[in-house]
Amino acid sequence: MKNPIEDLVQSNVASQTTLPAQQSLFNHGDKCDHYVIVSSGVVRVELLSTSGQQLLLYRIGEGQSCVMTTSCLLGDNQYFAQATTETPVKLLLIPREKFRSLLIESSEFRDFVFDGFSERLSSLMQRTAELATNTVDQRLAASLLANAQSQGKLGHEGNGSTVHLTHEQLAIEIGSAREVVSRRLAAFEKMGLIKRHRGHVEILDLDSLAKRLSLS
Amino acid sequence: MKNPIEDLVQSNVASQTTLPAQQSLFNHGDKCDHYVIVSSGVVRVELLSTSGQQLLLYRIGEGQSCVMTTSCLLGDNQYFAQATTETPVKLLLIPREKFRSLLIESSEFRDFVFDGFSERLSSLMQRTAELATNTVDQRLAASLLANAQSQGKLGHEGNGSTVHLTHEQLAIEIGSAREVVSRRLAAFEKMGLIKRHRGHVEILDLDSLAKRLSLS
DNA sequence: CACCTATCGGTGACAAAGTCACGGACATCA
DNA sequence: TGATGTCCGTGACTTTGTCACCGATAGGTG
Repeated sequence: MKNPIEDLVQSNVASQTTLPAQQSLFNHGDKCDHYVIVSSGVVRVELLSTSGQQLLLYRIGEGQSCVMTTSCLLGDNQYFAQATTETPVKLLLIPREKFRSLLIESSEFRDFVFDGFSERLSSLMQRTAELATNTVDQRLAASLLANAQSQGKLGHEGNGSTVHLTHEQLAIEIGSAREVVSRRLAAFEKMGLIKRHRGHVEILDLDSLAKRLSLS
Repeated sequence: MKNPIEDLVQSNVASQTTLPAQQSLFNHGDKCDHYVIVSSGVVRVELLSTSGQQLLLYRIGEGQSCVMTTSCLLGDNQYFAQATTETPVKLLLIPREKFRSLLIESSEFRDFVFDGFSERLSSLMQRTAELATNTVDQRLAASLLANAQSQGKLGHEGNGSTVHLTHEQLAIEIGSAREVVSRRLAAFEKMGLIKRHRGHVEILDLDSLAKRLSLS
């Protein structure tokens, strides 16, 4: 899918920026004056509660734009969450006025914006639904599977994988607490599904882990 | 705020319908082929989990449109929640093709759609945040206050009010379970904040109830 | 009125999840 | 070889959700 944004860069309508990892993009209460597209890297968007705990809303990956930014631009209000780069990131920025006029003039641009918007909104609600209805075990198993990177070492393993996340990170991922993740992982290990290590989790049995998604 | 939709009815672009209360508007998986505006009454939109429990996402009141409908129309995908009328409802409907062309042609219509969209999205995320970070007590107190209808009887009461909701309804409202609501209400009563009745809750002390929003 | 039935609410017992407060293990770097 | 920071394990406790069941009440209907 070729995106119409490339052309905009050529014609100097959109500007480019590069940011290092762990950099703040916007915070709760900030004014929103640019449409943002991530052209490489990953940005995470999370709510920060008054008590300081954070809840991951969604990630923005390559070629995607930010629902909240779009929403704020369209509705003319402020950010009510915060965004941080997880990796080094390249961004395309379009000033708000330009964004508005492009929306009207270019049907290509319009489609790009709305498709992305709608898709992100769906996945956001999807996530909400999962948080509200699935158990910690289910979400944890799902997260492990989603983040599993199969061991490249050729030759000697069937279905082993590794997840390079700390318990803390997994907890944020699934909207729970570190201690809970620790305990559930211990249980998973006792069942022979995984093996715990410092800083990463080794998956021993992908299939059985997948089964935990459905049952209880 | 005059909305541009009125004119559309005159010109037969939008059609009108009336529905009784407790009527289904759309279900998970339905195709979405009309832009919808509620011109009177209230519609509730909720997720239905596999296990049958429901989570209230938001309500659509007079003059408002439905985020999910807008999203589905723009992004061309299906509903992933269900909507039911809470009261008798009057609706304005605009067929999807007409909706798309109006978006392009009329800046007035565009502003109406996007403002509503953005506003609804904000409140949806707001709700998610509150569900995730506030305790049941806080949410319950907030819900009671939000639904309090001051006793119209002139003359003899200071700050009493009544909430005409069952425990079941309150539970859905705050994303909890009936039993929990029952117990917390019992606790509130013991503190002298409310008085329980069948089918409604009498608020005795609005101020103290409001205080429960902040502490613990 | 007497009865039936559906809804509403109360409660005990237990399970799941979150919170608090530690302490220990490991890695990195001066 | 400490010294520090991150990561993880765990006990104790609280909060919330779930299951099962029963009693109370309102609103019909014969």
